[in-house]
Amino acid sequence: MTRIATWNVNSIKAHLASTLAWAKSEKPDVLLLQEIKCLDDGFPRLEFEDLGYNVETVGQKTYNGVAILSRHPLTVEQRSLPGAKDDEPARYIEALIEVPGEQKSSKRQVLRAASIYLPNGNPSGSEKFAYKLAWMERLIAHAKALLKEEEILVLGGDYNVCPTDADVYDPEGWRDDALCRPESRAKYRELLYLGFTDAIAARHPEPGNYTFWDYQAGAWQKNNGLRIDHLALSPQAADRLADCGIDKRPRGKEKPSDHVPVWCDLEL
DNA sequence: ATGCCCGATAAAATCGGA
Repeated sequence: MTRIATWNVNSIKAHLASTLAWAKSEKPDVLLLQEIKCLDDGFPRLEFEDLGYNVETVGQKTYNGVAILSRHPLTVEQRSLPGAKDDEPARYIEALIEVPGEQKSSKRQVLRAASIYLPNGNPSGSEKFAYKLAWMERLIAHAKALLKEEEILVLGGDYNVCPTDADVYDPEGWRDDALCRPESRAKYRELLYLGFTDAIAARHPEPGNYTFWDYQAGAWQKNNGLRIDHLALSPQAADRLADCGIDKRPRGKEKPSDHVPVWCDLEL
């Protein structure tokens, strides 16, 4: 079994202890991180290597930044989403991971995984919103090309999209937010309709499975959450989906990230 | 009601987040 998790950690330095503790207890084989908020040199690499992870980062000072941590050998395939300009923010990293067979006799398998930090896009109708939609267009184009490889592929990350009203605590109040706008949702559906499975939507379709709660106004205590962190599985990955979930526990601890980990177990 | 909180930067406000 191979466990893959995604987590927007909202600064790896500020939330290092809780991220290490979660990795140690839940033992994901692959951990996709977003908003590491540091340069490559600033990433606490040794601490994760001590837990048995290989570390690849696309860092940036102050904002953004993504990483792939893997217990198995990995090769970075992309450090930005194809079509990037030179000053592209650090929002995408993709790697090939060699997963050893479960038995000695079984063949090793290749997993492709990407850590995605999709632009927020607020306020709606702004240049930032147009950038978000253009970024999603590029993601769709790249995902379409990747699907042709027929690989076990997981596109995980903070998508900054609430797919449906069931994924928002107050759909009416969030109607005009960039995370809930019909344009954002349409692009997310367009991605899925290429042939991807939203793991949580497929296996836990009940409403209110949130992955983010704002720090403000007691959002966590009131369960005013959003589901915006997703694991999109290629058909070859979805066929192997054994289980998946959202681990809300870290949000209730001291000084948490405002997002929680989303994980899936694949039979490989 | 776009402020409440939080992190980074840098040295006190400001930006960005969602």
